[in-house]
Order: sequence, then structure tokens, then C-alpha cells
Amino acid sequence: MSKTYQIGELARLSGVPVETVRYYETLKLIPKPPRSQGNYRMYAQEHLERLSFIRHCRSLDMSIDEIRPLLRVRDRPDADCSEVNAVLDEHIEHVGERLAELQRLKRQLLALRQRCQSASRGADCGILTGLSGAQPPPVGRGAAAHRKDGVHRK
Amino acid sequence: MSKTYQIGELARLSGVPVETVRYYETLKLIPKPPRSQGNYRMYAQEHLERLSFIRHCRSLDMSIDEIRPLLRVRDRPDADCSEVNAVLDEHIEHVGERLAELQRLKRQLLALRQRCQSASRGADCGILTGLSGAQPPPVGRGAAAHRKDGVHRK
DNA sequence: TAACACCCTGTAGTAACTTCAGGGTCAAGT
DNA sequence: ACTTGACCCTGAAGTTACTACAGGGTGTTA
Repeated sequence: MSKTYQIGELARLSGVPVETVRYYETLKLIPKPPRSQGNYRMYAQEHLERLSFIRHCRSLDMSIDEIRPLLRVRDRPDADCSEVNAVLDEHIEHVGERLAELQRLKRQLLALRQRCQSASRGADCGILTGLSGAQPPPVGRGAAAHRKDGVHRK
Repeated sequence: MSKTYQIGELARLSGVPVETVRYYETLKLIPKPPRSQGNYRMYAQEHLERLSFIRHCRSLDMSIDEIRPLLRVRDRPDADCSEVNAVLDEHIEHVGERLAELQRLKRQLLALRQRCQSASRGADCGILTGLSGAQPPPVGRGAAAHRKDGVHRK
């Protein structure tokens, strides 16, 4: 019989907080572990590895829904991994898009900041007047509806 | 008597979706407008300008809580605008940090992607094996706890 | 037997909205 | 008068990926 871990130790070793481990269980990212007689979750090496895998994916800013197919492939070692490549390619594209957006944003913000160097009266502040006029995208509708999280927006 | 708009027209003109306008009212970002006898919200030019201002800020990825102080200064034209400058400076820093993080991320993802060019068996996929090992930050705890939204994380 | 670290469940809160259910209002057409 | 259709209303729940309680059990040590 190999080593088992209770949830706190698993959390330390994987870098995933205890509450998040339980949360991942409800999401079915990790299987329900057996319980001790005191009703404690008892994990094995394989849980630790799965959790580390998930955490690594999350640290790369993948969404849970991107991670799911990766786990599926990981679970069946004889399946081919083209889906893995696809998920990764798409994710890289997300990141690239978000990167470009942020670069554009930063330029705009710096330009705006130029407009008020000194503390002037609000009415004369170049920043406030700059924020009042001319919307950047000539919106048809709801360009403000594009925010979700770090890189997963549409 | 100047022109008034009902909420749909206001939404079209400002680029903020109807539901979001109502939502902003509950957040007290915009004042409650007068109602028509049929209980429709009736907006004036000043509402439109305020909403456009907010939308412009949001398009620059400012959080609602960053926008609030800007609106406060905007409301009292004789107050000095140093707080505006402070908010902007901090926001620019947020964006810069997130930018750096995403660049690091992209490098890591591209390196990972290198590891599996062909569709191989899952067990041999370099990406999956790459995701299994070596956690990037030697986490003390919850480095996964750093995600909030586009640029506002800590 | 008490203190203490650890574990349990279930619920609510976060940000900024979006979506939905179940209804009124109003102008135009028949 | 009636119906269609576009527009508006409220209130509640869903979204993402967690975090933070509240209120309680477990297990080891002093």
C-alpha cells in the first residue's frame, strides 16, 4: 500500500489551495477520493499528479473548459493527442490576441496621460476631456460586452 | 425643452447595451432618470455624455471602482484633478504588469507547443508530459489565486 | 479533558455583466 | 376594437474560478 495524503498535504504538495481541491471535485476535474473512517478525503499519488497537471495548465491561464479535453486525452494513453495540439494552438491565439489588445490599450493610456501633467482644475483636465469625446470603436452595439477574464473573451 | 431619449436609443448612441445601462443605475454610476407616464426611463443629453465617458473608460479596461473617482472629479469641475492622474497612473501600471505576464506566458506556451508537432499517442505527447512535471513557480501557496480579470489582479 | 490543528458541508460573496421569465406600453395596421 | 410588433419594465438566476464564512466533527498531544 502506497502513501496517501489528506487534503491539506495534497494542497501543499500540488500548490492548489484546499478549498480549490474540493471545488475541483464538484467540477469533476478530479475523481472523488475514498474517505477515511473519520470521513476525511484520502488521496493517492495519482490524485497529486492530476492536480499538479491542472495547476500547471491554470498557471498558463487555460480555462477549466480548455483543461477538460487535455485531461480526457491524458486519461486514455492510447488515444491520439491531436486535440491537445488544437487546444494549445487556440489558447496561444487567445493569449496573442489579448496581448495585442493590451499593447494598444497601453499606448492609448499613455497618450491620455500626456494630456494632464499638472494638477489642474477638473474642468480643464486634459484627461477628463479626453475621456469624454470620440469613442474609439465606432460601435454598432455592445463592444463593452467583450470582457470575461484574462484571455478568454470573445 | 431639449431632446430626450428612451433607453434603447441611449444604448445605441452610447454603445452601452440596454441591460448594462440599467445595471449601471443600480450601481449608482448614473443617476436615476425621470420616468414617462408609461414608466419608461427618459434620458437627457447629460446622461448620454456620462454614459459615453464610462464606456470610454471601460474600453480602456478600467474597473468600475477606478471609474468612480473619475466621475466624482468630473462632477465637480472646480476640484483639482490630481486623483484622476493617480488613477490613470495606477491603471497604466496594472496594464503594464499584465502585459509582462502575458508575454512570459506566451513564451512558455510556444515552448510547450514545440514538444509535439505530430499527432502521436497521448502517452508519448510531449505537451502532456510537459504539463505534468515541474511547476514553474515554487509555490508556497495559492499562486493560482491571482486571477481576477483582464488587468486587475493582485 | 482541554487545546489545537486539521477536516467536513453548505452557502454566499466576488466582477461585470448577460440571460431569462413573466409581464406592461405604444404606435400602426385591419 | 383588436391585434401585431417593437419597445419597455422588474426581479432573479447564470456566468468564471474561485474565496470566505459559519457551524460543526476528528485526531493528536499535554
